[in-house]
Amino acid sequence: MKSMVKPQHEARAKIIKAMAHPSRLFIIEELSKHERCVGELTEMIGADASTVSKHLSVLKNAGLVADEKRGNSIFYSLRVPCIMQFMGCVEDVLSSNAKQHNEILKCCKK
Amino acid sequence: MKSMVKPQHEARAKIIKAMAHPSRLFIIEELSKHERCVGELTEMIGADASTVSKHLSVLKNAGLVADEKRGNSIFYSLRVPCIMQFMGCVEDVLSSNAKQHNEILKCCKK
DNA sequence: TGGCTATTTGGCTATATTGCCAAATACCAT
DNA sequence: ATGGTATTTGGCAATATAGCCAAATAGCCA
Repeated sequence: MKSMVKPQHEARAKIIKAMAHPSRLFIIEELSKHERCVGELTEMIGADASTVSKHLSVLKNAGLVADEKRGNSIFYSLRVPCIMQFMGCVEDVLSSNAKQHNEILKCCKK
Repeated sequence: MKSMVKPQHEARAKIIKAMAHPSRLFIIEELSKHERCVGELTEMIGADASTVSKHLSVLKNAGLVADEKRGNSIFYSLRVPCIMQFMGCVEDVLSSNAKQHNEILKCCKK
């Protein structure tokens, strides 16, 4: 049978891959509260400005953030607020993993 | 200032990274309907069985799927149904990107 | 204009991911 | 035990990603 992995899955994977980095998740979270310029995010993340700039361009390419030049700075904002709702689900996974991990420990101690 | 990218962001990124591949998204979608064994998924994806097995182990390591041996096969199932709700949000991003892309085309044609 | 600040780009190295093949393992049935 | 089916593991080559530095660019302001 021909592969059932469609262009749709590729497109979705690109979006999700853009989110799949600690600094980029931080940026998404931060922008969900506030718009921010590159300098502010760089300060908060504590990496080289060029690194942060590249993370932002990944997010922008994926269509997750928008940028707007104002005065001397470029302000980034989150284009898709629904992303943050997803974090609740990710936390569910994490706590479910932690629970399972504990059960394994308990079982071994016996 | 110290970095505000916390272990929490690393943990979340690991989960999200596990989702960030076309074949793995397909598997997640498929398992959200059905439990499936490796052979079935391999047939549907059309890649080497070892490749699919590795994708499944990525998903399992992230805590996204569970496996259960039954008879001669190992059946995988989705542990966290809320993931599928997120796909709606991803589709929003995609259609919003498409819309924006059209506007750019329209503007250039003028 | 010339200097300043903010941001991006290019180049490079280190590291991670992907996917195939071949081989190992697990386990069911004869 | 032996053969057969299902799945995983190890190894390898190709590709992609991350992060730093240095340099380029953009635009404000004196």
